[in-house]
Parts: sequence; structure tokens; C-alpha cells
Amino acid sequence: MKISELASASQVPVKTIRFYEHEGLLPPPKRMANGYRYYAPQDVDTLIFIRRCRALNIALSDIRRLVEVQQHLHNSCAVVDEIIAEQLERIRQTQRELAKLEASLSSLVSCDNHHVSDCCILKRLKQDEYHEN
Amino acid sequence: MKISELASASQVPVKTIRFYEHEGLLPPPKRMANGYRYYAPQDVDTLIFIRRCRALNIALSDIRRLVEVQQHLHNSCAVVDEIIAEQLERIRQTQRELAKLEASLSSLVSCDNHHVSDCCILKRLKQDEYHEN
DNA sequence: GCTAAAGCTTACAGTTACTGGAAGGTCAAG
DNA sequence: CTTGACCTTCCAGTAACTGTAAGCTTTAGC
Repeated sequence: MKISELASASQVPVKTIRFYEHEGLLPPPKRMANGYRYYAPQDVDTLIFIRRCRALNIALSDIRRLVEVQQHLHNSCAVVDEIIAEQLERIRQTQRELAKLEASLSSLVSCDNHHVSDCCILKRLKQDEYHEN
Repeated sequence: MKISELASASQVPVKTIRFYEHEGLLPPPKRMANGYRYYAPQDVDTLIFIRRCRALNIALSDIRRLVEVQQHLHNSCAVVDEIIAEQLERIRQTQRELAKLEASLSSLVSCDNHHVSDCCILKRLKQDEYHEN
């Protein structure tokens, strides 16, 4: 199939497919006589797999490892376990950081004064002691 | 003061100071006879303000607006209110998305099988019905 | 005075994961 | 034969820096 057919079958934009090939996530396909990329049905599965990993916010470098480890069926799936555990830890770390940001920002949400010269939000952002470290 | 002095006073790296100037967050300073940047004490305050905003993950484009609105003391601080409210909404949206990711990932954390050919994590990532939309 | 090191200048490249656009070749329909 | 859709490649831009290179100035030591 041609790249546009692969794109609609996998729900991944044409530009992104070429980009994934360039980044080594998708193997370079055969070419037709006119130079057009010619894809096998299996490439649809690979792209859908990549799209699902991206929806889980897994980095391209990690997806590359996940794709590579599947090249040989006898490979250990310990690598898969490890990568997923890393993603989870990364997400939980981000959640902890966001919780702190949320607390900081919600403590200065609204200022009833009229001019920036007397804005309580700006005052707090300028305080020397405010939320260092 | 010179740029390295401003850097240590504000705890912002030299490179980042030049970058902020290039991005229009910090006004271009006067120059000494040899072409070195010459900063006023007020620039320390501005940079600390910028650093605190960045610690709250406020985008440079929004910080630029916060810096600009403070140029004239009679400006309304409604803009400040609005920007901070936007940041808070953005953070809460991200938190909601991360909560979904966390749930999805933690549902597939560990696979006791040995080979990728039978890896339950990969199986779930390949399922056609898995977590679309 | 000479030299070496530190500090200053500019400009360009790399990071992540795409996205948009330019310039040009190919193909099917009218 | 021309129009439009689709394909190719390569380059630029996004966010917020960070690293590197090449070159000039200043400062310290001998």
C-alpha cells in the first residue's frame, strides 16, 4: 500500500510516518518503480503500536527499544517491563511536581486591586522569601 | 554590574540571561566601552521575578506579558489575574491527563512471562480495542 | 612586557516530536 | 494538455534553553 493508505489505516499522518522512518522507529519500506514508498500490511500494526505508546506519552527513544526488542520473539520481555516501569515512575514524579505548582499558583489566584503598582500577585512573586527551593 | 555579577546575584545562568534578552524578556542593557553588557541593580529584581515565574512553569510568552504590564504602574492588574488563572487551568488539565496515563500504565506494569512472543504488556498494547480515544 | 586563564562577544547547532512549506516529479481525469 | 491530487526531498520553526566555536578584552603572575 502507499503512504496515504498506511496513514488512514493507522491514523498516523503521512508526515509523521516519514518522520518515524527517519528516526528509526519504522523500517524503511520497499520502493515502487516511481520511487513511492510501498508498505506491507504488517506496517499498519507497527504504526498502531507506536501510536498507542505515544498516547501513553512514551518517548520515541523508548518506543524504538520496544519495537526493536520485538524483532526476535525469543527476546526477554524484561526490557518491556523495565521501560513501562520507568514511564510510570516518570509520570508519578511529574504528578508530584504539578501538585506543588498547583498549590503555589492557587495560593495567588486573584487580586482585587486595580493597578499593577499594588497587585498582590506581583507582590508575592517579587517577595525575596517567596517559595525559594 | 557585568553579566556574571548579574548571574550570581539573580541565580540565572549567563547564557540564559542573554537568551532572555534576545527573547525580549529583559531590556537590552547599556554597553561598556569594550562592548560588555552593563546592568543596573533593577535588572536583578526583574531576573528574579522571571526565575520565580519559570519555577511556576509559566511560559516565556506569558512572562513577557507580565513583565510588560509592569512597565506602567497605572496598568490594570486584570492581565495578571488572567495569566495566573490560565496557568492554574493548564496545570489542572495536565493533572487530569496524567491521572489517566497513570491509570493506563499501572494497569500493565508487570509481565511474568519470559519472551516477548508471549509478553502480556505487548499484547495489551497491540489489542485493537485497547484504550482508543 | 609576555603569557595564560578567565570572562566577554557573537553566532550556530542540538535537544523533543513533530508540523508546515518550498520545489519538483508522477499519475489519473476531463 | 492541463489541472489537481499525491508523491519525493530538504529546510525551517516550535519551547526553552544548553553546548560549542571563534575571537576579543581583561586580569594575574612572572
